[in-house]
Amino acid sequence: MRRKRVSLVSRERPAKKRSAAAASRDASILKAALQEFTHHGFAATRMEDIARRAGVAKGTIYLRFKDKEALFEAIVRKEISPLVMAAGAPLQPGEPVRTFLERSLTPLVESSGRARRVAIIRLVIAEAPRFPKLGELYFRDVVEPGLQAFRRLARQAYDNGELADTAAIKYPQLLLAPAIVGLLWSALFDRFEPLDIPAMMHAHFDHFFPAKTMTSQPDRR
Amino acid sequence: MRRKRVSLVSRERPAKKRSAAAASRDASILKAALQEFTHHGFAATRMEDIARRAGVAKGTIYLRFKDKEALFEAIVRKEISPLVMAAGAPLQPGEPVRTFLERSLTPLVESSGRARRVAIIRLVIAEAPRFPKLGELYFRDVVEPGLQAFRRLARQAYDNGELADTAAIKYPQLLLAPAIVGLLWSALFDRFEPLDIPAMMHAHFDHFFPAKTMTSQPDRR
Amino acid sequence: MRRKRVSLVSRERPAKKRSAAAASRDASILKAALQEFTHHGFAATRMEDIARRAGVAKGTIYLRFKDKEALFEAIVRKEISPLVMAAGAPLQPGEPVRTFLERSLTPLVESSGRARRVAIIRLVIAEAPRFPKLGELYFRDVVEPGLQAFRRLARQAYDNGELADTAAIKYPQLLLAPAIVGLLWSALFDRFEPLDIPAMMHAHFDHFFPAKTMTSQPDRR
Amino acid sequence: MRRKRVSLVSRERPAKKRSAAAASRDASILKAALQEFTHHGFAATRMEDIARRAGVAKGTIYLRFKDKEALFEAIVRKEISPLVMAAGAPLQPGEPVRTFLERSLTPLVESSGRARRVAIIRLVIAEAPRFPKLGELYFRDVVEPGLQAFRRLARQAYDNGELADTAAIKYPQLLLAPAIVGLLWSALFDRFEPLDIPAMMHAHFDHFFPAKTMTSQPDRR
DNA sequence: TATGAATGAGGATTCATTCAT
DNA sequence: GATGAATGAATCCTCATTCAT
Repeated sequence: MRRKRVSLVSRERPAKKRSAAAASRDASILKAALQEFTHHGFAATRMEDIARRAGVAKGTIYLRFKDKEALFEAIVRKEISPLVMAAGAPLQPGEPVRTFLERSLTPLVESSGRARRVAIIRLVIAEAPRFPKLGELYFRDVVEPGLQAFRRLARQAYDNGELADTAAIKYPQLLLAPAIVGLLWSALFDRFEPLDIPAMMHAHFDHFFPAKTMTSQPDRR
Repeated sequence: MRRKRVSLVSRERPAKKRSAAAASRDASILKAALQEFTHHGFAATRMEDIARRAGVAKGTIYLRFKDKEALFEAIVRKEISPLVMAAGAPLQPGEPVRTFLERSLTPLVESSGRARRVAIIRLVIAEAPRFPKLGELYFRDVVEPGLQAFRRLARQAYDNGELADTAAIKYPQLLLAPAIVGLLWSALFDRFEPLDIPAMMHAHFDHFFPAKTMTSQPDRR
Repeated sequence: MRRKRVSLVSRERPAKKRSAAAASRDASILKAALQEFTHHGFAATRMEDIARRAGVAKGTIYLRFKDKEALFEAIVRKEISPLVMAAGAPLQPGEPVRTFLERSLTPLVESSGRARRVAIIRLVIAEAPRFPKLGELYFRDVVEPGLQAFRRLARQAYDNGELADTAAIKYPQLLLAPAIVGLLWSALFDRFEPLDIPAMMHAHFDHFFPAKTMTSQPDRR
Repeated sequence: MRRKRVSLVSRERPAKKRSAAAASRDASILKAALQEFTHHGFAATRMEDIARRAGVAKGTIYLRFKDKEALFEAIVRKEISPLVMAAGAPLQPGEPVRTFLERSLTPLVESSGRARRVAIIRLVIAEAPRFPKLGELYFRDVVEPGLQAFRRLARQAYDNGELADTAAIKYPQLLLAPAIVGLLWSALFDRFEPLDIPAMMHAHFDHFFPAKTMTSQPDRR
């Protein structure tokens, strides 16, 4: 009964030594942990539940992660990378900033990885004060670079006339605020009243970015 | 952390005739509990710490609240009321909606009760999935009424020409998004980079509310 | 089923507030712990076994002692005191030192508290290297004072002619060695070959203390 | 610490034909195990630490020894043999018993193997009650033969006039007591107060062996 | 009513032992 | 044979809850 759940996996690539099986094991632990932490929060999550969900024994987790906290941090780190990369994605040549924003933000709030994204955000909001490291990590690796990226975009938009003022340069958070609120809404209140996040964001940008049809952009100096 | 995850069904003990002393005791328990729950979250908060902070014995808490969950629910209920009332405050006759919004939202994000407000919001974000009743309660008593109030305001603003489109009627969340993001920012990242929330909200409204006639907004520079 | 085993005790002296019951509880915990530690050593002793033997719940032990180590140290401290006092007991006026030695050492190796005494000695021998504090404590509170006491006795015996040389002043350990070896023997090998410790000590002292009947004690200067 | 307390019944695996490499591997495992058991005692010693110290994998130990207990027993057996042999060394023709005693006991308490010797003694004292077989083994293979050897010596000494009484015949333990106490002292208290064991033993024998005739002990100064 | 000592179920972590490679 | 990743029973310690005083 020992190897039962593992046997499907442990043969996968004998060529790559342990690494293939080990990586897959790591991944399933991290995935299971994310789910459990998301459902129950850090303190109320039981290592045993993570292990069961990952299909490994309790002790196995401790082979990879020093303790519950290290596992928690590893999850956040892992989920963070894609965000950072998304934020730094390059503007297509000739593409309006607004188009780029909608194009790159929409996937963040759409189905596929949305739940996972909200999960991380909720975890950070919930646990950051208890784990200062976590807040620091998230700020340094996600928030700060993201903010800079959006500020850069705002500056471009201002320079090419898409934006009429410097608000988004001073407060890049404004560009994202509806997306964030939308994500949180979806996690908390969708069952009571669903929200069309992309549509809301679109409306938001309508206020931000004055209509292009006007030939004259009069008062810029 | 201990007792399995259970749904938020328990109620505060029915109050009969409480002396003033008893009421004050209740208040200090609730205050202490709010602080502890805020710092540590539901699961990681210890009843003993609440008791010590409230200056009562552990057993005393159980005279008033059936268990930890009942206490948690009582706190949320108590903190929710002021929010509801704020959201429903009346528009001064002749006052522009934008002015009203800034006048009524600014205090929410300013020092005095800000920390407490964020605390509750963070608690809801963190614990709602574990306590479905909590999410429901918060939606029914805070979010839904608040949303309706803002939608009403948006309609008035649209009717009287302050707003050029119906975005805020369809998505009243847009009016609040910067305030919410600002509050969360202040709790998580102020130590790394402070944020002037009222100024950000002001900039946000600048996009929402097109300047009507120049003459009618005399003093903006 | 809760209070069952306790009820016999918890009424004892309502006059003395908690102290009587609490002291008795402390005592039974310490007694149980000594027995368990003695049988199994520090590492192999289970807190649950101590609790069961003491007739209390696991958690109760932690109300009095920070952790297993603190409990262990408390035991040693408690058992140490009588030894120290015994070592410092006064010489009766006119009593020969040898008589005093046999009179005061014999009870240490005789039935009543012998097992307990060996238990402590064995624990110290076994665990001291792992708990430097323990060795220090035992040396400072038991060994060093005891050594001084025996050295003082040896000096008296030398001064009044009972001892012919200064060996016991330089090495007071010699006076005790047979008692210690006897105690250890009794714990380890009595079941194979019993040993009459007092008789052995008597023989030992016969070599130490030259017969008194000789009128001349020739060569002392 | 893990597996319940069990009696010391398991045997070392029957050796068939072992290569030199295998024998050396065995030796390094036993050596490493002795060190670890000595430092931490049986229960607190980790198989992994033994393996690391021996430079083999955890699983390798189990190829040679059924389990932790078998390994423990093998160590004791291995360390016991030299002691037995030492005890049985022959008296030089014409050599006084006292001379022989000091000559053969001194190396036991002197530097080279002292630490290892004390280690074994401490282990026996600490673990014998938990491993009755260990006590039996040690008594049968070390204590009992040693005792007989010393008794034989004592009888010789009595017969040839070196000893004036039969105490050492009845209690051969007396001959060894200072050596044993000295060894234990060195392990526990040397850091507080060093002890010259050979000198102490010498003083001890001075009481045991009355100077016969001055002329017959020419060379003592 | 208030207290806080006592309870004991619960959960994090360790480590002897196994077994697929 | 040798390895070391995986297992899961065992054990320390915590803390929500109870109840005698």
